[in-house]
Amino acid sequence: MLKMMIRTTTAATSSSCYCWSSRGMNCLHSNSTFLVFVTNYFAFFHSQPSKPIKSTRTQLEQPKRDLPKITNVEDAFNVFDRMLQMRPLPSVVRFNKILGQVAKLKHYSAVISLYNQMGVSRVGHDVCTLTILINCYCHLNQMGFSLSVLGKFFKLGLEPNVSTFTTLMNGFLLENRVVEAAGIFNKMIAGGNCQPDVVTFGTIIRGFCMKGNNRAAIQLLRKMEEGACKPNLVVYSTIIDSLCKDTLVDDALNLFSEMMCKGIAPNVITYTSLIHGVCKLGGWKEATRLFNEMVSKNIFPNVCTFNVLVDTLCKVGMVGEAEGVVGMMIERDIEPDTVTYTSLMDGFCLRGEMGKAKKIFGLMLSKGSMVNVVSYSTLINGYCRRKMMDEAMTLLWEMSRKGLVPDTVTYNTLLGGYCKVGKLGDAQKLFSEMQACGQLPDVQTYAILLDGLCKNRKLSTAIQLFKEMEGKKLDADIVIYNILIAGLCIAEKIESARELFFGLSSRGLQPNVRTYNIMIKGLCFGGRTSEAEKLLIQMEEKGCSPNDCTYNIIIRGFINNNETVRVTGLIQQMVEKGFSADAWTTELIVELLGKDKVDPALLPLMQNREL
DNA sequence: TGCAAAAGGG
Repeated sequence: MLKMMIRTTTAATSSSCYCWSSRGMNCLHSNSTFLVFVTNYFAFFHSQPSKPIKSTRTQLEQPKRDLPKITNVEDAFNVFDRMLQMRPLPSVVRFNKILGQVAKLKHYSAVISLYNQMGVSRVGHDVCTLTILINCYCHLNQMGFSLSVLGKFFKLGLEPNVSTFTTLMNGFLLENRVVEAAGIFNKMIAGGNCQPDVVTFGTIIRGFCMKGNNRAAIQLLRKMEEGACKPNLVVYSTIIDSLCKDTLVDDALNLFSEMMCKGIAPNVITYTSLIHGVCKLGGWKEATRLFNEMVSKNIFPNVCTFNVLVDTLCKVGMVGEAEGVVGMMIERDIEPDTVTYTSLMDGFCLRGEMGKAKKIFGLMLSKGSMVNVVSYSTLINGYCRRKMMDEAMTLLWEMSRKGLVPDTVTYNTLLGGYCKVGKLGDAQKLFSEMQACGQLPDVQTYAILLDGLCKNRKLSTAIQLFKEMEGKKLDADIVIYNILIAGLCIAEKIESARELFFGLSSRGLQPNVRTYNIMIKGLCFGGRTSEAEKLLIQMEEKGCSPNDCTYNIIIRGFINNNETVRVTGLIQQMVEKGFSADAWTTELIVELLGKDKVDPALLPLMQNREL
């Protein structure tokens, strides 16, 4: 009964989060409601004794130990040195504890050098030591070394256990190698002597989620619920987060209430995922409800929770309000971090306010270690959007001088900028440079370059680049094909575009709305309007609904081909589906009306009435 | 003593 009640409640509230679809005043109103709420929350927080939860927790978590707590690498090295000088040598367990703590601080290379010192001083090692070592190599993207440590187990006659295998699986996931991780998992299930535990399940479920395979993740969750190894908070939260990322917020909320019915209490991470999910869809009311709910349960929002709010406000253009939230964070001793400031900076960049963006960047620079590759890339992206390539390139040099390594994303941003301003030579030069610096181009890099080449009518270079990409075994996705098909259409090679389009399924790809729109536009451009109309029907049949772009494209296509007879019917169809003509199409239709070519009764149906 | 979950840039 309770389960049903909660489900109903969730359904009711989550459906309300879809009520904002008209993004006008309503949305703004909800935004301010939300801000009022955040302000109230701070007032509530203010009335509480200062950080009540935190202080109790530190007391509770203080473990009994004779070694000082390690908070930095230097401490670790000192304690380690002292331990190495003790006679008799402390047990391997005590060394493991230090290694584990340093690993928790994410100083993976430090762990490896400490491990090497153990070797020199002839401290033995056990399964746990080697598992920590594997984990460190995994996080350093050195799977090869991880696997050679595994070899060491066998040489020393040690038997890897669940943790070892789970660590290895996680290592594969860090390299996006879900298949290999699943291989280990399946072997464990089949093997019998080393059964997966809840962490192993959580790891492979995360792998499925990474690949966007929520179904497989949920299937495994159901298996766990039936079996002996019950899912815990992490397992549920992993799937909830993945559903939120895929904007399946309703499913996420359902799983969330299901989890609570099983007596598993959510934490700040679960709530942050959900708030992020609903914010992405503009569900301010729902975000407020969740925020309210978590605070009422004494689960306090942290920097990440607030960063979600700051980022969302920035993305909808409400940077002023976002700044307000940051102000409140500071007031409440929640220290804004690099992510907070980078989001704000991005918000200003999106509005083209580069002066303000630069000011925040200056603030971050003055705070020392706050600036990272992402913050540089964000500012670079801002300059690229404004076509200020010199400023963008200056930042690239500046970051390199500071020892920050520009990554693929940084280069992609700059390549996009050069393509936008039509400087394809500079783009190509930078493309070679990034590879010389060891940054591997990804599918998006190729998409950016191909798009730039096609739009600048350099089709043969584009095709050459596409072949290069295939040679690198990068899997071309539908985006790449959309660019190529559009490029062929621009070059008036409609026949080749058709061939590529109809060959998509044989490459295991499904055309999306954009693909259809591109192809329909190309066919109209080539005067093949009846074929375009056939495609319009076909896309619907194949479960890919046309959007307002589709109709605008095809209507314009018919008008431009002087085939005005079919236009009236198409406009009717468009209006019936709730779409409207854009400014360009409307102009053409009004022009036709002047020539008595379409039914004047359709005029009031056009949305842009000012024309 | 070791292994899994949250937020930012194209």
